[in-house]
Amino acid sequence: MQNPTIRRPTLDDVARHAGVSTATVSRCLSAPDKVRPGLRERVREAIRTTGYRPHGAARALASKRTNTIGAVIPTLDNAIFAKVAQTLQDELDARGRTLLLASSDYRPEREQSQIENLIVRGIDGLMLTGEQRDPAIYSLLEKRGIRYVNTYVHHPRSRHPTIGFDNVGAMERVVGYLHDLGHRAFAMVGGIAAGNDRAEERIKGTRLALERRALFLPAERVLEKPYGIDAGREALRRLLALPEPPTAIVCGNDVLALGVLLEAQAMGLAVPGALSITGFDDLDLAREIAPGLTTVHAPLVDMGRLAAAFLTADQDDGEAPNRHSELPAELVVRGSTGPVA
Amino acid sequence: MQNPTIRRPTLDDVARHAGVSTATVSRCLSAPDKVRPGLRERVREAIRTTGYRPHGAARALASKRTNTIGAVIPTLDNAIFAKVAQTLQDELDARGRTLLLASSDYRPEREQSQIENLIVRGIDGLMLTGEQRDPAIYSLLEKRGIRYVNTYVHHPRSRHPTIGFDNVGAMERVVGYLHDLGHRAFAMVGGIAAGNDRAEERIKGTRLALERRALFLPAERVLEKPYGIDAGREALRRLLALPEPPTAIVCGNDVLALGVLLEAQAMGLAVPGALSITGFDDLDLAREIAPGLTTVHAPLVDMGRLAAAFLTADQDDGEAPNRHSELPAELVVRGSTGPVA
DNA sequence: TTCTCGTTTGCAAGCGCTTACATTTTCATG
DNA sequence: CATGAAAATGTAAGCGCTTGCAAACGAGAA
Repeated sequence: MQNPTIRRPTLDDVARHAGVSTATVSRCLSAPDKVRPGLRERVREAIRTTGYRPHGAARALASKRTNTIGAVIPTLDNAIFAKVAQTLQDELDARGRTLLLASSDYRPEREQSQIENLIVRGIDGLMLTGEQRDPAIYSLLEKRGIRYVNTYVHHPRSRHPTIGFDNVGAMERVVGYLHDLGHRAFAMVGGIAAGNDRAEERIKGTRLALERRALFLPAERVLEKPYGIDAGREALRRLLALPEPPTAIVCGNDVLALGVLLEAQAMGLAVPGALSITGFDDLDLAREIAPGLTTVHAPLVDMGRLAAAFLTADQDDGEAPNRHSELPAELVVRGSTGPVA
Repeated sequence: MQNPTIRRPTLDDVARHAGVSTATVSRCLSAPDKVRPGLRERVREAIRTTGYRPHGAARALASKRTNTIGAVIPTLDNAIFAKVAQTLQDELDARGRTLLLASSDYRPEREQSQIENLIVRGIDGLMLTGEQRDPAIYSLLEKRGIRYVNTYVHHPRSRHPTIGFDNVGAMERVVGYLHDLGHRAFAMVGGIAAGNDRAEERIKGTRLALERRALFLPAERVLEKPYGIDAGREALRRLLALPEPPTAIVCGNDVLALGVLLEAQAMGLAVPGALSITGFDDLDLAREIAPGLTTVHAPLVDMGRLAAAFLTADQDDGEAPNRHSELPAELVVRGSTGPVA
């Protein structure tokens, strides 16, 4: 793609212009206080007149640092990952690092190849989504000495660092709240659990919370659906066809919940009069829709911030950062839930 | 971040293991058909046993190609950019390229620094959003021989390549449709036009289309709002306070339109009975909400696909791709618009 | 003035790979 | 079996930068 006849100015050109060695120019760029002010200015001037820009690959090769942090998320086409990616990028930017972003489309083998790709490309640290993956990946990262962190989960006893929240505990709060309102007929509409430990934990958490209250969630009352409003709509139709339809539907994310809500409204079913609905994530829309969606607030911005801090922390200066950070995932009660009829 | 005591296996290690020269190993990786099958297998085996992974920076330095394409979008925190980024990434991936994504937060000076950053990092091509920017950026890209393309716009006579749609023409269709329904009292709620030529073109297009029909859009009937549902809600309140409230509100994007719609519903204003609303982009939600949102479909997936093809097209083999691709941006009529009362 | 020591600058050896060119091998053909 | 061209492989020169080390310099102390 690059036209080979075009020669970019190099350090040598700048050095010649300023009448110094390349070492001095290099130091002007990466450690300006090691160069006498007068000389420094002369070099700066030469850089300006030649239009010099450093060559990242050469720099990385010589210094063994890329100043690049990788991240693999399931997809950008989902607000919660996009938001974290955006935050991560802003934070890394402020620290002079670049984010190299990849997506796995929720496919484990694709995640693996994307991680390998990032390693080949050169990264100093890596943010991953969830914890469940081939142990070979973890050992490769360790062998390379690449710091990594698993996000969207909190597993305090895991040997892998995590920054996130307790998915199981959050569902306990959701179910507790609905149970207190008198609900006994529950159903769950979750994301596809295979290869997605967050979705799995939310389903498990719901099930556990119900069992703790002597309620049982049979298989036909747990639907795993792909991410999408239409999937939520279809889920509601299936659940209403059951012999004993639920009075409360717990969803694994806000988009599915929104689908359930819109379909309920389209069918003329009163929410929360005849049906209570909860989501997870707390998208902007959850607050704006009528009725407002009761949901669990996912601390996306804080997660991005902490991940950036963790992955860029200099192990020489200061303490090593916490290996496990738990962020609160609080229940936000709005209008889509109410006492059982 | 990388632990310096860890030595990664290099080409040399593989070569020694296989009893060949580094050149042969290199060829096995980038042009396997130039190596005899027997040897090739031996080298593959050596790669496997040593756990060798190529070193991207060294490769880039020696070959003068990075196989990386850059993209600068305003923000990931907006479905339309996230969707294009996702498509671009998938397409590039299929072509063995990596996407290096950056965001400008809608700030021109930040866009410029992000572009410089990408150039330093090494890219073979660059996708940009819109066309309006400092000419110095374009000349830098040309000087470096980096192919680039402006998206979300279609400017057939521009000297810069564009892949996108005609924002002005789309608004002509929106206004024409509403005018045919009998509307004469219009208002526009657009994005912030400063530094955003797409938002600007949509406002201009609306204004032109109205003037063509002998209608005039005074300043107090054009609101520029940041991206957000709440901004749309507030806009509606402002417009309803006017002496002669609009019967049709044209919005610059679906999120603002959704805010207008939700606020209208909250105020008990019938849509489309008392007020018609249109959006732009055609998010999933536009189809699912009740009433469905009349909007302009933005061809995001095709734009991502074409951009990937344009930026990776090999100028040696085959034709140079079109410098200007126009994609259709069609009006999608749904329930949020109707004849004037 | 001379000597010391800390600071500033230059020298030059790589970092790990690709690739032009030289050399060797292979193999169809005479 | 010799021959030559084509195919396969090796040699080694960089790609543009960083950085350890040596050299030069400067400022105070003796």
